[in-house]
Amino acid sequence: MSPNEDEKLDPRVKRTRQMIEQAFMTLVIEKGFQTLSVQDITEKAGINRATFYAHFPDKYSLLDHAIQQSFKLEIEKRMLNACHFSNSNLRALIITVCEFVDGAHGYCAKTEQQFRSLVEAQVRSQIQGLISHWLENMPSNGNTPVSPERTATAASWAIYGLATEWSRAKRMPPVEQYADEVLGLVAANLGMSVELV
Amino acid sequence: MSPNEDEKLDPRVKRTRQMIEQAFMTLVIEKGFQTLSVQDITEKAGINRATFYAHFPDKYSLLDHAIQQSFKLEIEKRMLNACHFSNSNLRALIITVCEFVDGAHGYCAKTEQQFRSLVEAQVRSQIQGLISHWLENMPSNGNTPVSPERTATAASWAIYGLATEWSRAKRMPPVEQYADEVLGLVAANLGMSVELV
DNA sequence: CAAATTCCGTTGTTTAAGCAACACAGGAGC
DNA sequence: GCTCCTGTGTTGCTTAAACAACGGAATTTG
Repeated sequence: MSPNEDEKLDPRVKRTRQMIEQAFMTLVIEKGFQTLSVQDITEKAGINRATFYAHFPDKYSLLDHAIQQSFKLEIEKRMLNACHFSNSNLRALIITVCEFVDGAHGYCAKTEQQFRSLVEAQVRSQIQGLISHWLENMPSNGNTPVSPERTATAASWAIYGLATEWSRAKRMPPVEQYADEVLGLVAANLGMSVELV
Repeated sequence: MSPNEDEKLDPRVKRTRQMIEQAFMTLVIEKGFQTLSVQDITEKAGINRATFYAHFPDKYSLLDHAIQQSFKLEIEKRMLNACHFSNSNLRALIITVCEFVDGAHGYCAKTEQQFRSLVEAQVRSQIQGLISHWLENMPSNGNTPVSPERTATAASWAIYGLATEWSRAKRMPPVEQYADEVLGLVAANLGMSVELV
């Protein structure tokens, strides 16, 4: 359905991007994001510094891209992008976000606010897109008191917020249980525009 | 001392060669050498077929190069290239050759005669070079009835032949013991031009 | 046998990556 | 203050890799 982003692109650019991303991931874990220089990345990746700037405006943009990619990968791995709406898919989405946010916060020092807000922006945007997609493909969405866009906005913020809280609470209770507990909340949110299944 | 072959070469060619070699190694193990096409290699390596020919005339040349590299690596790993002659170094060399030849023969089907003769040529050439190097750096080599070159030739053939026999005999006796048993033979060979230590 | 594939080795052209140099913006330390 | 140093973006030019296409050799297939 999508243009299959990595279809047939010049092998050189595919390689270069991969090497940059790979080096970046490794280095962020090793020494954190703030203290990281573009030189460090290109050196580790074995490419020229000028080449980096041909692909990304700066290291912040790279971070943004990396977060986007890895969350997208997580979603695809759990096949949530290919499904329609259902309570079990919503539950799976909540679990995914919880685990991803928690993992991301594990990577960065507490001080790295830039890191956290980029994660938030990217992840929320993708949740919103996903839920919008679900809502569009609903059988009956004529009698909606609230537009699907706003519903998706509210739900995405809610899910992200709940995931953050779960992470701050040291992952208690276990994800599955937590997801069950909050599922009603979010479903109710979505219930503004669709009938629950 | 040597010009340090991989010093600072264009990163692109270093990468390309690595990818070719890597893909080649994998594929030779997977499906043998004869049935392997240049297309297979470039496809696996993720490079263009024309690029392959910018680096190697054909797949035979690549095989030659691969054997050369991996044997050289083995020699360097055991630091035999940096040493002078001694009985223990000669013993280590014999063991190295035995293990390498046996490993190489394990890779290829018995029918792949081309493979075996390239291994033989490359390995023998390097043994000969190494022994020549050892002989040159001997204290007294004035009273030699035979030239160092010929001595090295004979010794290299002898060592390679002994290694082949050991491999054919299913690696019996254990390498170390076998090396001890034949050490005298080869040392005597070298004794034509130098005093034994 | 003839037609069809498949792989080979090579070519001309386009594009991405390498490289060296630049001006500039913060610190660090004297 | 000042210089020294390190990192940042950006530039023109060079070089390696991608790509598409070719004719020809060798093999397969009908």
